Amino acid sequence: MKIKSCFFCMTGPPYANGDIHLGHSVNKILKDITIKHKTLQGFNAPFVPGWDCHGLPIELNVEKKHGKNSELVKNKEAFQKACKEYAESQINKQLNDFKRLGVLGDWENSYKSLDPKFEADIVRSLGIIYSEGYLEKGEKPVHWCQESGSSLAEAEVEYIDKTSKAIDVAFKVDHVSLKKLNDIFNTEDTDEISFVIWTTTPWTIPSNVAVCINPEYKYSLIKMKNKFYVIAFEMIDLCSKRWKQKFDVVSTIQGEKLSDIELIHPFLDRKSVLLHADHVTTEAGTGCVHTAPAHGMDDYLVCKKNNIETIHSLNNKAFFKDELDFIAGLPAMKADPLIVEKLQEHNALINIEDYHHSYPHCWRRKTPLIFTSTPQWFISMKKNNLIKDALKHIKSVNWEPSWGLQRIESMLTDRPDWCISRQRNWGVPITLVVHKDTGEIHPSQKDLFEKFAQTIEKEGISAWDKLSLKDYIEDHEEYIKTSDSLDVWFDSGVTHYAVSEKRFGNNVVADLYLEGSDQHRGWFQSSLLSSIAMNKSAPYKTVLTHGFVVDEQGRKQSKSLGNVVSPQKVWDSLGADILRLWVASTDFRSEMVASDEILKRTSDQYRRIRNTFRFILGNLSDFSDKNKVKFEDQVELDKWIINETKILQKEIISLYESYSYHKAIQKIHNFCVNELGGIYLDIVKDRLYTCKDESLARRSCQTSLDFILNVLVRLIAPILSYTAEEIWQTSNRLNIQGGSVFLSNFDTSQINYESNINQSEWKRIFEIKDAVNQSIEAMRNENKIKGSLDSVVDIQTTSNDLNILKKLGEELHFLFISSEANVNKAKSFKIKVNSSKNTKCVRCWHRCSSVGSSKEHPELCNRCIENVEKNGEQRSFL
RNA sequence: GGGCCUGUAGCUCAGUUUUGGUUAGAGCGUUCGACUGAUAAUCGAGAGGUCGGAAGUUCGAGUCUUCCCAGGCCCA
Repeated sequence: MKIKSCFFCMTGPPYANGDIHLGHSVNKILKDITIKHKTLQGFNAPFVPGWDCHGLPIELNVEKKHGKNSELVKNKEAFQKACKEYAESQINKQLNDFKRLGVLGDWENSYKSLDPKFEADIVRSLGIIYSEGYLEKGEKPVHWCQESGSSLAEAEVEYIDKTSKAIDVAFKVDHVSLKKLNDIFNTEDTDEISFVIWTTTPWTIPSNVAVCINPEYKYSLIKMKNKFYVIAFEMIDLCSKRWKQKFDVVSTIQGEKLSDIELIHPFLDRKSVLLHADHVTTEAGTGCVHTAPAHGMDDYLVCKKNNIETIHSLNNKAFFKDELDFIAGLPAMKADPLIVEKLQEHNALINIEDYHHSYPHCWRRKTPLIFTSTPQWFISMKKNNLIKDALKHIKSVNWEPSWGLQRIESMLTDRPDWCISRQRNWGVPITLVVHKDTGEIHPSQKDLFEKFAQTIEKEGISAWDKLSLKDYIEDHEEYIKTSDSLDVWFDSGVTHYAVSEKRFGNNVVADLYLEGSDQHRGWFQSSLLSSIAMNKSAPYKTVLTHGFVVDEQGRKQSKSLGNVVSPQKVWDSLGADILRLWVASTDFRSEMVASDEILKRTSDQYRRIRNTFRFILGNLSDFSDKNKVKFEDQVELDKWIINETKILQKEIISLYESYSYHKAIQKIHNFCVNELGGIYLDIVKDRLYTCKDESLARRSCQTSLDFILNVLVRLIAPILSYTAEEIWQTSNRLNIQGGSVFLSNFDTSQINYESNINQSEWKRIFEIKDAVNQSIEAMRNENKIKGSLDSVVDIQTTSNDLNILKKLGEELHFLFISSEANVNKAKSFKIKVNSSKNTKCVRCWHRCSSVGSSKEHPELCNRCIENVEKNGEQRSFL
């Protein structure tokens, strides 16, 4: 038995929430076409579907279902159980819909990130990444609800109008920098200059460590009440208005020049450095931005980039620390008035006013949130050169389309460390054991990952909260378990380990990852980074991306625009194969347009292909293997179409191979229309209907039809799966070969094409047929004839054409489907069509002078009498 | 606002890179006609395009350059 080589397409898990939409369908169908094509090519191409099951959206749905403040939501274990049940119900729904698309896969053994086995493998993956030294402790600002003492995700934040105190605060320039600044502004020596910042959160001033300016703006030195200040040139009018002050502009320079300058905190004994940042805008404020990395994402990122340490004024419950005596113990916002007072005392407050804005609030309690940094776990991009290795490895991956490389490259280049911590309940726990005082990770953490994994594999993720450290370590009293859960991107990111490697063996690298182009930031990246960290190699050989579904105006589909095409509706009304055909006939590399008209056109295209099969099947009803005619004995036209079909197959396989499905199906369709409908099937009807059943003329034709059927049914199978399988089951010519078209392979064996009419001669013959068609049409328009069989065709042409056409001899008229055809030598090409004077034979519909010459068959021509009464006519060419 | 991508007949797509070069092609739809032995089919013929817009390079631009417009994905 032939050992099949393997083609493995790893599938990204859809999120287990909601009905599948057209985008899901596109993705699954594209994968299915690929896999079926590979299967027909003889590969072992398994498909393991899977689902992404943890994460916030499911939590939110369960909370909504049971009530945000319900007992179930408060009890973590019960909540996790409810989330699991919810996810499973969603999976069942989606699974049925995916099957309805005609997708072949191991649906019984799909992977789910909520399976304890999978969850344990996620823990193991993190264990490997930790062992390889990529894990790092850090911190990051998050939305924090002071009342509940917990962090909130973006989706749990509600923006509500609020009135805050907006203050303008002066930050004095340090005396060392002062001289420099005077030089920069080219001014007389001044003894004091301040940068002015504007903020709506006075309570964050104690955490200030920097002031940011935008190097692309101009900055001005202004003089106000004999004091000097720096603000952005563009903000002068606004500030003047806000502060209700007139001031002089002393000097203006490009922001870029302002570097290596240190400021002094208005009331704390601390430096504040001047930084360049492009998040600084001129929408509001002064063009100089107060920067507290503990309380702003931009602030945090810019400080991280400049290696400036975060200073925390708040403790881990978000109350002010004791060292700030005047506000010690206060919750963040309560400190606002005291801080304003303090600023006034230090002559640092330039202005204060009420400011109305939309502000984040807790969606449960409707109270204002603060933004504050909390400890988090990261996968470091720099440590161990993870990002460098990733950038190196992506170069040897085949990106399709090719710009995918550039895209992921630029995204990787400026990506921050991967924050894998989430303060959530429905997710795989970060099973770290840290020292209760120092926060140091336990020395035997490497081994603990595997031990915890084994427990979770038996009992699920809830085990983490229940397990007691004394069962795992000796010095358990000194240590605590961390409570963060893992970013869900980590779950799906490690499918190369939890699925590929676990099911198909070590060192399996997927041949293909095929997802929407948004995954350059998502799954392609999370998979790449975790795989590099774990295996030092990329998890894929080829990455193929498809675009998003849009409406006929090119707009994205959205409920509010009302332009959503539902896949359920399409398969209910038109059938799943129409949906598959739409996917296949659209160039998926850019946006994919779906609309009623397009689906209608798709159905038209489908019907032509289906009717072609219907005709072929109908004419093979009395045909079996014993009737097959040897290739060398076949009528020339029948040899020609076999050759054409072979050529088509080769082209289509190559188009499938390069994922050019839209070109493949277009070519198949054109073949049905042109080569088959317009030429072969039309010409061959005469033989099929009028020659003797058992005659070589008819059997030769059926042999070709049988060949076409076998090739075409396989060529359409990856795309029109339902139709191909229906054809296979219906046709006795096919179902004797095996249980399903998907268990068959392409026949790529060569034929020895020998003929006395070569390909270029055939090409010329059909060009002449086109010309004759036009002449016949002209006669029709003059009402001289009706059908083509009413005509007599006379061709005058040069010797070259003459030699070709003469080869067809007496059979030439079958080419034109005319009653007679003659060809004569002349200096130029000319076609004359006349109306036949002869009587129509009722059997073959040709007009022939022999009709009426027989007494037994007064309505038949001689040819038909031969076919009815005698041995049957001989046909060699057409 | 930034990065990447897309824009050719009513619709789906060729043609654009390696190589700028006759009148920009195909199928569907549409119009007209034929057939009634693929018939909720099939055959034949016709109409339909300032190649998103503008400028430039060139003897010559759908193709190269710049800018603009519309839209998509990912960020801010």
